[in-house]
Amino acid sequence: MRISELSRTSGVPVPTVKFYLREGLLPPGELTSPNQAAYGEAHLRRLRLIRALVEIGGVSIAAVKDVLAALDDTSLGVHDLLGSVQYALIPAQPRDDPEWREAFADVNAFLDGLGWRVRPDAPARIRLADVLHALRRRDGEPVAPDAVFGPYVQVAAQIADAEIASMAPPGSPREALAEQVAVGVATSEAAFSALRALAQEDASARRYGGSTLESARPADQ
Amino acid sequence: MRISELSRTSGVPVPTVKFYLREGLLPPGELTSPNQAAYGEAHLRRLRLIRALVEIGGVSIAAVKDVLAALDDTSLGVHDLLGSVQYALIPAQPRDDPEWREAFADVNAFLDGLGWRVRPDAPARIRLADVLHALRRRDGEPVAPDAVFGPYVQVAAQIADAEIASMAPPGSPREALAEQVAVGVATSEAAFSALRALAQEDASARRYGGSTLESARPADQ
DNA sequence: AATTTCGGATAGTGGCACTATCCATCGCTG
DNA sequence: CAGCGATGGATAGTGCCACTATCCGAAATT
Repeated sequence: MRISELSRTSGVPVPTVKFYLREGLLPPGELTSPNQAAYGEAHLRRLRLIRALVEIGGVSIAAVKDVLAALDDTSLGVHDLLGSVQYALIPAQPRDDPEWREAFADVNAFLDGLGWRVRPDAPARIRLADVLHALRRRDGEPVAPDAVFGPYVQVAAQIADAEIASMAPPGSPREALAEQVAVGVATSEAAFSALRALAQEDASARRYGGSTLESARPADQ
Repeated sequence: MRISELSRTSGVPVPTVKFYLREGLLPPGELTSPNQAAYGEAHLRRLRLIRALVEIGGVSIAAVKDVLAALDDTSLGVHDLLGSVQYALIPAQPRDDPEWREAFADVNAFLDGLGWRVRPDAPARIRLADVLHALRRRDGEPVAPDAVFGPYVQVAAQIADAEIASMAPPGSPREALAEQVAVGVATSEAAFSALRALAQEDASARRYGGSTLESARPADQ
């Protein structure tokens, strides 16, 4: 298959495919002549994976590159692969602010208390510190991590367990697992977050009595 | 307080404060002379709110403007306010692709079955359709909404109920509620998503036996 | 033979969130 | 009350990102 067919089948414009080739997200096609190349099923699958990560997961091109590198690195176990996808999905960088450092320390202490096996450099720690820091700036001062995060811990663990359990068992062939993990992490995040928003809207409608506007419910048959 | 103090207290650079003033995210300070203005506590609070939405929620400046407009519109009830924050947090636009439309229709049917009171134009519906569409492109064809989203419904509802219940009761003064809702929606999303990632990492470590790399756990005391 | 398409390279675009520079006051300091 | 840094307001520029457009000479198709 040539580039135009690859483009047509995947729905990605030709210039964008070329861009991905340049960036190394897609391996080059097999050259049949100095200026003619053939692409296969593998290219198509990878292209779809890239789009899923970018469109569903909101992953940056640079981060997609990291994920793909992890995918291709057969020395990585499934656990590391999952980590690399997560880290790509959660861009975060620590700050210098002393107040932030305190929030970060509190978050880490809180997580230690949970006994979870989580890398010390997990970006999600940083995100939690951001949240705690922001809340503290607003509400005078106290705000313990436990008060903010506590209610979520059980539920998060429950969901995460179910998600991991739904993946192929440890012995499965790596190829089958790898992409499933990459797509799974990105999509489950998006799916749950959207469902949660909808459930919140429903709960809010029940508690606060729905919209006060006519125009806000234009076609609510 | 003048602009430099506003900047120092909030940690936002002066040029950025000026930018927000230009964009109408911050109301102008009270002019004490043709080129001298005074800012108050309200400006500081609003500035912090803007930063929380931008940094924690990842909301765009344009969307922040919408949220602030909803906040200032006293004719809006709490429910509508919550909606406007959510809609700002979830940028989404429908597509033309017929396959996508089918996924969208399936999502809507699925949601109808749940009986949730959700606006027909809720962007979260679009996000769900994106997810379903992406999954269908990957896995041959079937993929029912119920299979993908079903496991999350109960949990999402449970979390959302708890979050809404933790907010001030319907009769509370609007001012107190408004910002709480805006910040709450943005931060709880970030917090839960980060916790879920960590729980996933922990579950994956337990199931897949942790990292296969030395370097992946450099300081895992 | 004529037209289309190709791969590859280089350069350009549009959006976004700031950031820098100017300039004529302002107002506190010495 | 002179000097000097800060202020408000306006205009323009920056850096990043994810593409997108154009060009070219060489296939491939018609």
